[in-house]
Amino acid sequence: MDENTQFSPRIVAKAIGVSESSLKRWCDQGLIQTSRTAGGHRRLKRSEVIRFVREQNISVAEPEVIGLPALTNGAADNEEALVELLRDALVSGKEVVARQLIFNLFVSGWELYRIFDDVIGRAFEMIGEMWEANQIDIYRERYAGEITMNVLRELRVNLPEVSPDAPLAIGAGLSGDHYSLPSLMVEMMLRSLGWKARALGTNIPLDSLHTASADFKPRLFWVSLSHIETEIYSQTSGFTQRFNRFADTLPADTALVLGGRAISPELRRQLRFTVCFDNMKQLHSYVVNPNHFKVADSAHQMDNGVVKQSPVE
Amino acid sequence: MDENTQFSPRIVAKAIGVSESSLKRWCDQGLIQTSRTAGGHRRLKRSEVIRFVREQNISVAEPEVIGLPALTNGAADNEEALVELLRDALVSGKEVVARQLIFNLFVSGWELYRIFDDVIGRAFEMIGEMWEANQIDIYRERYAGEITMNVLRELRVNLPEVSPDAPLAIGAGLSGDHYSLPSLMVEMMLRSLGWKARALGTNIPLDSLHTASADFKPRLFWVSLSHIETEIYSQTSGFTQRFNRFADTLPADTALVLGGRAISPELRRQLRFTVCFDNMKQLHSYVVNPNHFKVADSAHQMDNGVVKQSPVE
DNA sequence: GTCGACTCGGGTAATTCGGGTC
DNA sequence: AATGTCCGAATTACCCGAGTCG
Repeated sequence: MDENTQFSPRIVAKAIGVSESSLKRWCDQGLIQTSRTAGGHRRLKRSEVIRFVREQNISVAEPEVIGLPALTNGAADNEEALVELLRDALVSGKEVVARQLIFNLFVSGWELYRIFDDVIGRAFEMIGEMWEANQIDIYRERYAGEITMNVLRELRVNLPEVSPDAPLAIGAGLSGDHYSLPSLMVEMMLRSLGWKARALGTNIPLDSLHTASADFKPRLFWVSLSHIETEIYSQTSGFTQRFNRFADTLPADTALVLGGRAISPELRRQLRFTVCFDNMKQLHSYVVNPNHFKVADSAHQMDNGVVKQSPVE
Repeated sequence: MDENTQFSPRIVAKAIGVSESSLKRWCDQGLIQTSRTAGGHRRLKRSEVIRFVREQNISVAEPEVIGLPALTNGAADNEEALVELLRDALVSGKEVVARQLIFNLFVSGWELYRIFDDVIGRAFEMIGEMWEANQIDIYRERYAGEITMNVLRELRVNLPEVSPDAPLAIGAGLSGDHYSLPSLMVEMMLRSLGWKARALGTNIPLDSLHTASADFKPRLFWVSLSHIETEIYSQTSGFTQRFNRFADTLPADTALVLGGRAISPELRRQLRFTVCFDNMKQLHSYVVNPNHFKVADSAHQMDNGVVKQSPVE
């Protein structure tokens, strides 16, 4: 958050939503203090930019948060600092700051899986640790999740539209799982990769997922397993058995994709699926190049006795 | 796009179908909050435009030019037809239609409590009945909820900004309650009435709500009770007892507002609160005129032995 | 030193300003 | 009283060949 970090006119113009020429004109008029490189390129100090926008726009939210995508570029050499900024924004309930940070990454061209894994995911790891260490109250963690949902759902609106004939993916969280953040992330990632993706929601029983599959006939069906409410499933027909029955009844051309922190190594061995991912990057890789992934995971696939067709040609 | 995008008078004039001069005059009269570029050109925020058209009962001819959902299909001449349109859009997963319907109501000047109670609420009542009658699968109901959350969170960013010194309200859903729609609605309603309102999330234990109250010192604290997980609370120190202990430790100038379908008449008699509401309209009335409400509910208040100060002067 | 991406400066088209009038 | 149209001057947006940055 160095106040003296410098920005090029293009970056600042984009950040405050004016054309580059207008900004340059204002610089030349002396409205914004500008320094020059040896070759004559303008450089604008952050503090000057902030002063300028406040002067012309009365309602600016938080002084430290001016929409400067370059903020992230400047801090990109230190990704750790970025994560800490987000963590602090989330635990202190500063939704504006969190939105700015995440949006800036997005407009800077970060792939969604990196934003999810390396920034949001890590921030929440830290928040979880803070809670375990009794440094913060549990409502702070919940509130952080709420803010993240808000921001991501706003970001979702800004994803490029997908063509109507794009392949369809649907997904959901199972009964007892009320954690909708993972499914939202998967939906957004798939959408950014050109899929028609829809998260159906959380707390949905397996039987209903079966119906959903029949109704939508998706090429990809993801299931998020953040928490498995064991008491729902009797011992005789336990979770594994019922899940595998669901997996077996899926059409052969529907990829069943599994993820979530509730998947223990043991559970992973027992469940049947096309692919199971521990983080968004793996899912990204799989969707971008399912064949490559199939090879890498083939031993596992054969263990499970299930090899489904790839969902993408 | 994001809420910080600004529009020129020409664009806005085209959107709401008036001449550019009229719009400029309205800006100069202070009817629409306007910022200026360095060169003196007016720039209008979307939330301000929406607030203006809502207040003046202006019909938006071309919503899409300021990034609002286009009004395509046909209008429901009566409220009943409208609810059915929304219900059908929700059960068939047509998020675009649902967004269009709800946004149109909002820009047409409907109060949020009416949208929530009379349209969204009734649509979900119908959806619930359809599910009970086995006409639709449960995932349809969940998906409908997901879509509604999406739309409302988009609507949320278009609410007018509240002043920094507005009274603060926070609220949450209790442990075992994972239903975040009610809290989102309350948050939006309070915000539209000029409060700084923040939903902290769901599934938060009472002890943590106590901490939150101490941290934020809100003038109003709402608690959503959609579902009470009875097994969490042992018999000896049951839910009622623990809740009332929480209520008693709240500062006297914090209004405790209760709502949610899990509040049975019996529970209502036993719990202590400032006010308890069955629908959004009641909450709206209370916030707009808490004194009037206090009188109406005074008998009840005395039953509970609790009369708190009103949160609004 | 090469190279892709960015910026410079200036010219031009499009938009907006404020005011006067219908 | 309020809205819509017109106008010269000013502002902003877009474009592009040459030069700079990293």
